[in-house]
Amino acid sequence: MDQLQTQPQGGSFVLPTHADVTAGVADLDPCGQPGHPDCGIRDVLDRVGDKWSVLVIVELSNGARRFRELQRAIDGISQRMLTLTVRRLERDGLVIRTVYPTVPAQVDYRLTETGASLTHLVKALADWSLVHRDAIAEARHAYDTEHPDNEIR
Amino acid sequence: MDQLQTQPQGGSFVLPTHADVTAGVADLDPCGQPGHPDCGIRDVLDRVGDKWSVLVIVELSNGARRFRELQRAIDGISQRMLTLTVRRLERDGLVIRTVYPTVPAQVDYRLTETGASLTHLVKALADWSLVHRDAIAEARHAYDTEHPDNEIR
DNA sequence: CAGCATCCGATAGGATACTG
DNA sequence: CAGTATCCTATCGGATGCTG
Repeated sequence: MDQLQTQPQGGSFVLPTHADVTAGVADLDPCGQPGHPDCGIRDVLDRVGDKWSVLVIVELSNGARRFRELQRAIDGISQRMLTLTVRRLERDGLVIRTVYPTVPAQVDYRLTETGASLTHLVKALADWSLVHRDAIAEARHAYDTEHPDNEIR
Repeated sequence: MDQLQTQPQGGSFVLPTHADVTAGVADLDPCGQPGHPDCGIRDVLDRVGDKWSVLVIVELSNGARRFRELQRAIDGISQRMLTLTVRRLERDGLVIRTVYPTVPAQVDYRLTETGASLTHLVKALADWSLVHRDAIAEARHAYDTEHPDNEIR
């Protein structure tokens, strides 16, 4: 649903003279063109990026959870969004949904192998957040002080 | 939980296999409650999560870029969104914006140290995407076949 | 319990036109 | 070139009510 490709290449590969400090990073260009929708990064980023997926994955990384357990664990998520989130994760093969024909119904969710492998990255992201949260907050404050009239949030 | 404090970006870089980046993270529960808004993860995730930030970071990881260069490199981004994205990144202290008083105006963007450190994770995410893209596409197709009436995208 | 359906406000984000 | 300013639509996401 995210198809907006217009042209294969726009002639952007100039300036390879990276005398910059980002030495450790190899050429981050897995598919020949960073911004190209079809390189597969967009798909994953969309999933990682949406508001709740990451938190669901995080919670499931600690073991299988039932619907209500997830909702209670993830503070602030509405039932609607939990349903949607968990459905999308299921569709992507990151989560397995199991329905037990009990009364009342009982459903639990657990990560697939693929989903579990994403946990590492998600947690790394969380770690990064923790490490840099202060710096970011500081930077924001400084920016806001310096640009009081700005409306960038 | 508090290691990973300093990124090993002095030359060597964790390979695509993204081994134990999260060695110290056993339970991802940085502030007592995963979904809590105040734990700081949300902020960063929102930034990583939005549609364009990651791609901008990716592009800048290859070196400083001017506005138009960025826009050309990131296929599909509108000038409005590029402006907003790059402003937010600047505000967060991930990107530095430099204006040269030439005519016409010339502005370039480059990653800060903090921004560059994020590149590692983004790279890992990109690698993950590439590794699992087929599996995900397959899972989606299977799901859609099995649930033809479903409207989850 | 585990949803689905519906309404609705908020916001992300594209298109276009104009400016220094 | 590097934006700003509008307008407008699609989607996000919360609240509520109903069902098996």
